[in-house]
Amino acid sequence: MSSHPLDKSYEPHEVEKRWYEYWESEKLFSARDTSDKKPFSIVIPPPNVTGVLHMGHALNNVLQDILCRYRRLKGDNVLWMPGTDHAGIATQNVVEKNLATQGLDRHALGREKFIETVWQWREKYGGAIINQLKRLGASCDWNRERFTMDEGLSKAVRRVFVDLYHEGLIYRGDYIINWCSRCHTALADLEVEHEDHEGRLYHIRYPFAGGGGADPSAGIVVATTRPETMLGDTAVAVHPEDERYASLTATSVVLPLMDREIPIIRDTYVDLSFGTGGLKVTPAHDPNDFEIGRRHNLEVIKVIGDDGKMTPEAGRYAGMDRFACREAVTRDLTERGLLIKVDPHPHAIGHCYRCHTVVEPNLSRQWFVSAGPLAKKAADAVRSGETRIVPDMWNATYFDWLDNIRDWCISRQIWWGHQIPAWTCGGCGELIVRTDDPDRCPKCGGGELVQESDVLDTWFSSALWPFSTMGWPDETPLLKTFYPTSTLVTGFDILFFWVARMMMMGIHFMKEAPFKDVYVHALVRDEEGKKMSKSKGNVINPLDVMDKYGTDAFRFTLAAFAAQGRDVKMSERRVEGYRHFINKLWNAARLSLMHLADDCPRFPEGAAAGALSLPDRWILSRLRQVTGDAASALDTYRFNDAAGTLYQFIWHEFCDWYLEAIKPTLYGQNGEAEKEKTLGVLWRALRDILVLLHPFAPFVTEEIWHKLPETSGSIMPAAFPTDDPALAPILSDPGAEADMGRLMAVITGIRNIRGEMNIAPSLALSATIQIADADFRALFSDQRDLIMSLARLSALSVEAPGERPAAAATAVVEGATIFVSLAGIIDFALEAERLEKEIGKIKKELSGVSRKLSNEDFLDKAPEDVIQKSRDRHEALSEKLGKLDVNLEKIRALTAG
RNA sequence: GGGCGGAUAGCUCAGUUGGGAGAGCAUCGGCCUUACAAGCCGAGGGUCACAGGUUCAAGCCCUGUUCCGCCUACCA
Repeated sequence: MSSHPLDKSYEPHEVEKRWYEYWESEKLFSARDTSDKKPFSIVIPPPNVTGVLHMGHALNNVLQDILCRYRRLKGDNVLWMPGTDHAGIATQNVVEKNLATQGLDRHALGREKFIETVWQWREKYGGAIINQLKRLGASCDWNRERFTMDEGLSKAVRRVFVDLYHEGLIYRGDYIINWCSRCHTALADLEVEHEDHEGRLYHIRYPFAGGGGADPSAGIVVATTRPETMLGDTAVAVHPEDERYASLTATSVVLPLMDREIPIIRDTYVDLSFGTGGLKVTPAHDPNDFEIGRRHNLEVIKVIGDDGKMTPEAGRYAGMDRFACREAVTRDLTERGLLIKVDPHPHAIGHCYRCHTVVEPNLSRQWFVSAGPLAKKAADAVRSGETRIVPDMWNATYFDWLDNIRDWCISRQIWWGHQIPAWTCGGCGELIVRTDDPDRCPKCGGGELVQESDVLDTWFSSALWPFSTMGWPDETPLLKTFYPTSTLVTGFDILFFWVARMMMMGIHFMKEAPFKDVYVHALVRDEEGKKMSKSKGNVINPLDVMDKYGTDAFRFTLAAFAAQGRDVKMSERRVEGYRHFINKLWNAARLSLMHLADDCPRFPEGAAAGALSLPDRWILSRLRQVTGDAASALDTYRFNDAAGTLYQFIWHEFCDWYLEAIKPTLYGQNGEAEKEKTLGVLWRALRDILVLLHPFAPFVTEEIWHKLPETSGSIMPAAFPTDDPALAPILSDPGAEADMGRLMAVITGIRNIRGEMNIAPSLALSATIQIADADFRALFSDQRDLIMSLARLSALSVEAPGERPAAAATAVVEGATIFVSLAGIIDFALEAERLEKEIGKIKKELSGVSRKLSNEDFLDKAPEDVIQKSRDRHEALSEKLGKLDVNLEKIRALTAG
């Protein structure tokens, strides 16, 4: 027996730092550009460069890391492509806020200087999240780290923009877009968050033009939630079939407050059932009104400016804040008796997803991607199975969005981002779109070219991520090896923002969908299932959790709770539970390593399976089963199943039964030859356990791996248990599993008596097992030492049914009657009660089975094996009941006597 | 408005072709048994949201209802 090579408890911090540095310096995360090995690739969802690690990142990246580490163990050439996203609006906001503390703004700096400042900021703080990912254990190929503003990626962005433009899939035009007056930019529809709000519906009378103007009861009443927009109304619409207006002779009304005459038009868009059937039309500030305006050639008057204040077109309201103007307009209408009523009106209001300002639909000249044709192919790729979404309940959501997609507004009026590669000629007005900066106008030869000042939506560049990071538009070996990628792991919150758009761009430019599988995981919530947010104060910082419980425990917790389609509810108590598990593993290794010498035997070398002890054969068989279960769970993204299987096996089979069962052998009680064989199996079981657990708990497994004899180097490239011929097959052994099952049942039966009779473990008991079946009798006889040791017996007799031992508590298990002698200890009343309770349970079960077996339909229609199973069960229960009844009679007789 | 998900032990949740209701934590009882008290041994606890239906058989399949959560939407 060697000295203790392991400390009494696992201390993660030093271990984690040491091994992460080791993995990096040994280049164990590096992918090969070309290789004979099977490729496996994942591109990381690039975190915002402004970001700090939160629970969502932690879950997302731990799952990716589990897959990557698993595939490496399986021998694949693994590429996990890391990087960050320049997050245009978010980053610009952060840097601007920073400038504001110095009393500066970006306009004071100018565009060039401002961009320089952002780059400096990125140099200084952009690495934070990368380092945090490393603390998680993320095994990304860091030498390939990319940034969406890198030169290479910028080149890809330009190329895509120019190609799409020339294919007619990108265009510029004047449309209603979502405008954030705080960020001072247009937003895509997706970037608007709708929130239900208890608003008001204002009913306003627009008097008829001409004579009717003086009569306050004449006119058309319209309803609106945004009365200030009326200043820009250029028509009032009614439905052509609306009977209320069938006899209407007036052709125009006077727009109140502006005293402008506007036409009454008829359009089928108007909903007959809503309000009075009169609709005010504001083409500059509502997408539907814009369409109506086009149909009827209406004037377009923009009354709300890009700064959120009323424009000169708003007359005397010019310069007012839009919300102040709403109040003013309401007041003025009331004074004139034109505000008929104000009803409460719950409706959704759009907010900017970056700063939460109320978004204004506004007319603006912007660039758009014509999404329809791209979206169709993206949907088809999933319909055809080229790309599989897991779990597939997300298919419907994905299709719904793509099938109803609208054009994508991609221009942003900010400075941080990819400036649009379009130039306007000052001489002839020609629009030039090309990848290289032009110096002359190709049409008129003029040199006065002004580049479009807008930048592209950040998601435009991240849509290219799966191929731009691999060197596209160049045809690199990396692309050839790893595109399309194997799996994308992502949260459902960016299914549209990112996944769908990568599908669109990937298919268009690479002719193949970028992923074979898309695994969509849930959100991490707090203990009560609420979304974590700073304002709620329920945020759990992953870094704190790792500090407190260790990274492995944290990772295991995430994996164990990552059931498909269900949110992960995180609480520190759960992590604490899994820290116990990590410590359990540590101590199992500690015990093992006390006995495994440097030159220890290694199963399967030098030991024939047939000669092994029952516990050895059993644990090997279970190991084989568990290896298969864990692998198939990971192959199908059932992370929680894989984690649960390993947890259950390691703790409750390997530790609770196997290690306890082999202790006598390890201490030499069964001779040197037995010990050698068992050491070999123990070595193998521990080795395989470490490998199986490594994707989930990389640090502790690496640490133990290096203490385990007969291993070399890192565990990372170790062979997965089933994959190395040199490790030879571990065979499934149903006989050993069945026999061990019987032994465990008998031992539990004895322990049960001990527990329920409140007998201290230190008091060794004497027991008798009576069983008619000769094979079982032989089994229990052969394993007498094992039973005695695990049930803490001082004597055990195995015999055919016969004389009943006196003063004994009894249990009936596996057809055997167990008598635990309790001479001088037994409380007959307690024992009778115990047996009665047991009998009650059996009777209840038995009556259920009996009812089934007396049902003729069941016997008639159920499959034979199911019927047989019920019959067997009925027989076993009846037999058990009979024996228990006899025992109870005896006890009662003794009590009476 | 449309769509999706959930409702199973006190709590958090598993339950993959329909065939004896499970785990972890918590609770209770007994243990410092020389790997681990971050532990060991044992116990109690559930009309599987509600109502119907299909079936010999339903937590699981179908219909409806209620209550949560989320996504999506140009109805003023």
